[in-house]
Amino acid sequence: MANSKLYKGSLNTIILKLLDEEGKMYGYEITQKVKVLTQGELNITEGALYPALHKLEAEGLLDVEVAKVDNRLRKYYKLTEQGEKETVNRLAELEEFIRSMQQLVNPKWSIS
Amino acid sequence: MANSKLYKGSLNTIILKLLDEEGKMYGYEITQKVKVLTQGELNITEGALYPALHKLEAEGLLDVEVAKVDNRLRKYYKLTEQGEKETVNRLAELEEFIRSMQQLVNPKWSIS
DNA sequence: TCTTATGCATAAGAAAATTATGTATATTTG
DNA sequence: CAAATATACATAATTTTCTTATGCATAAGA
Repeated sequence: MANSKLYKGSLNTIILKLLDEEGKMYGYEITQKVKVLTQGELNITEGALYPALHKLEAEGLLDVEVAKVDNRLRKYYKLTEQGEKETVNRLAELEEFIRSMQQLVNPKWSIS
Repeated sequence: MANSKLYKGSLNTIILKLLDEEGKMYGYEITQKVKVLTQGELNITEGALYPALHKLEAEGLLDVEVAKVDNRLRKYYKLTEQGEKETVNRLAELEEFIRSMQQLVNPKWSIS
């Protein structure tokens, strides 16, 4: 994740959440979606993304389906049943983390 | 940071912010303060904390002052002038990161 | 035609944690 | 009073997760 450097560990949760919303996505699509959603703040590098996708697949959280579009390869990923359950957990953890950070660094903020 | 596992990279910012608030703190005090503030959510491990403090000191962001209390050693850390400036930057980055995460995983949230 | 965009992948290295130790003193508890 | 827990520091080995660099290949745009 270039340009942000900090705050590792959130990439997996981001991937899971996007797949939960979109149904299925391919790698390159994820990088572009994140760029748009964060107004260019977060740039997922390929060196981070593809290994992360492979690992999530190996863990049984993602299924992959290969497609050929315009003579180019695409690997569509979608959540498995287990992946959907895990997404709920990870999002809860993330929300909890954000609350903790807010309590630590800026008690004035609040989630509403 | 045990029990949260995720979201590495925020420890330095947490340290800087706490020192900015408290004026000066020693390592063990920081671990306890974080535990209380986050209701036990974030547990800073010693293996993470002490190297981080040493590095921030080496970078010129912290000054250290050794004290002996009840025959036990304490190393009090406080922000240098440069450290105070850097704290402002890091907190801004962290806030930006949190906003990005919210846009990604839960657009319903907002910081107010 | 050359550059940029699309699309995947992996290897080398760095950064930042966890886990496991180690040392030492003070306090609490059974 | 002995043993466990709390206080207080430190570092080494390992793991996780990223960046950077590279590689291959096709499509589109300047």
